[in-house]
Amino acid sequence: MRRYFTEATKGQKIVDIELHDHLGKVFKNSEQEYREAMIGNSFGQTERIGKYLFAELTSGSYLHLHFGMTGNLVVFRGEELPKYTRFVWRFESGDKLAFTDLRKFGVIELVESPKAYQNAHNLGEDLLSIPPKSFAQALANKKVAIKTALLEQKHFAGIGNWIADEVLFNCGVHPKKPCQKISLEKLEEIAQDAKSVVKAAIEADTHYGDFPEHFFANYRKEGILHPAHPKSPVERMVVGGRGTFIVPEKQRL
DNA sequence: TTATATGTTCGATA
DNA sequence: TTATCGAACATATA
Repeated sequence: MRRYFTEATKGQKIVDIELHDHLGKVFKNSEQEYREAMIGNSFGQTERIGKYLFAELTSGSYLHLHFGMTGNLVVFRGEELPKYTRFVWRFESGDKLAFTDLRKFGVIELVESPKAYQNAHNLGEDLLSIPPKSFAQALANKKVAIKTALLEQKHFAGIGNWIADEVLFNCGVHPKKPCQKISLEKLEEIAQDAKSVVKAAIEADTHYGDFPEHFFANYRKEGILHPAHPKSPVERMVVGGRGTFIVPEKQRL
């Protein structure tokens, strides 16, 4: 998303914006505020902290984007809006960029700076930059289920629902296992694995169809048989309010 | 009709 | 006070 946004906005002067979410909570600012911050300006550096994207504006402030579960970016030129368009940037070149979001869990918001946002929202540092030892230390002695802890964005940011399942499968850890019952060594292993999963997913542009064949995400469905575990069909449960898939034979409590 | 889905927040409860 | 839990949000699809 960051790469797409950066590519789409590079050197582009914003001449107009459109809001298309009448009641939604996608917008955190008034149309007036968006206009003042963006029109006549362009985007500079972009920064990502986990699932939170920040783009610097030449006006000095930052635009923060979060894609929720169904948010997306679409470059287009014609008159017809992409489906579920919530926000449009129109550039001097004639290019347009749409923020689409079916479920409207996404966020488009003007903020002072990524740092300020991170502090105000108790957001951890990005998963890819946290040392595995710090990762392990952050979870050690917690009573919560490991999966729930992985999904919190305050210790380190970037792990979402399918990635948590992917990592716990790889490491052979049951998602309901309390953090405090997992050794520091194992937690470090989880950290390492999480990083490599995120890197591989980014390599594939986080496009499901392009994930490596061996990814557990490809078998993340109740009753499916993972090739390495032909006798232990994938089981579904709920952990931390989220659908969770495991191979029982490999992930025991 | 019911359950589920790449996520976060907020009020209630422990 | 702090940690944890669960509902809520909005919409489509199976």
